[in-house]
Amino acid sequence: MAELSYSSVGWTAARLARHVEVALAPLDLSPAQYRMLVQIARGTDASSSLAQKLAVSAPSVTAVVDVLVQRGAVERAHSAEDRRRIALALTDDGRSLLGAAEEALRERIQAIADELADEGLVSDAIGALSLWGEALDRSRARRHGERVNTAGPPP
Amino acid sequence: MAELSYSSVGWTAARLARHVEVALAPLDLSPAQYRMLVQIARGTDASSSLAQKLAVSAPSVTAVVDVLVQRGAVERAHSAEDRRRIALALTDDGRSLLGAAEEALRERIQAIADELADEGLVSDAIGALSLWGEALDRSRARRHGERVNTAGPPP
DNA sequence: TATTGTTATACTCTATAACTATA
DNA sequence: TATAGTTATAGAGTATAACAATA
Repeated sequence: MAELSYSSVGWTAARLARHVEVALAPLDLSPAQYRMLVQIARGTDASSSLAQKLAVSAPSVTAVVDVLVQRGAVERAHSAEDRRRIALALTDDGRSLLGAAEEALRERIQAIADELADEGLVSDAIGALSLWGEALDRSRARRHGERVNTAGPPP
Repeated sequence: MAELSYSSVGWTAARLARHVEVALAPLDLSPAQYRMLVQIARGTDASSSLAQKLAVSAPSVTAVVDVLVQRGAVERAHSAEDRRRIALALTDDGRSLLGAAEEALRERIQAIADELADEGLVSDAIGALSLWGEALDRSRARRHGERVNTAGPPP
């Protein structure tokens, strides 16, 4: 007999997390590097705010960016106005690496969803990820005191 | 204006992965340790099959179990029949640690979902995780040639 | 003084390759 | 020989504490 289907929300999230690692591994990319690429691609300012957005320490940002710079995916440049700040930008290689990562993740996640019984459930599952994306955006906005685009101004 | 809402499925999954790490950190537990506890709690046989189920190498299993044993959460015992095999079991401390981990994850994930606009969407999001749990079960079953409990025998 | 980012250090997870013990 | 598990080794991510450079 197969195992009893045990599925706490935590277990499901933790399993998905491992699938992310495995999907990115062939690109020689860690989840931390992938998240960093995404944030830099979004034009995020500088190291300090990256640490906050990625929920990691400042030295972690340095370490992850170091590897990406060494690989030629990211470039550092001292800001002219405030020489303490270091602007980060993707190189062309970085952009194509990010594109490959997105595709690898999309494929793996789609393949998992495709195991569901019918196409309706598959769309439900994929659609729910957008819902989670929105929830994550709002959660981050609350933590950082930012504003969410779909919400009106606070009272 | 807030950032454009960018939400590839990969990005969403990778962000959730980081939330799992952060939720477990106060318990001094890594996602890898959590996944191992869950598998051992389910009575999984031995090291080799754990590696397959967790999609990691055999030495990784050794390393993760080492830490859990040192912490008193897991016990190793040589099998009597085949002395190469090592049976793994949770201690009482391990069980309560796992319980605390489940609760920490549940709380964090629920808090994220609660950011959604209305209760209907919140239930949708939480419900969808069960769907993903099922998809993950089926996906694993296919990879390992096992049988899924809801499916009949193959033709 | 305060802020930005890095260096120093230590620990865990990961993998591959080589090894030991058992079958 | 083959299998189960560990040891050896190396690289990456993480954190805290201490430091450098700039404001």
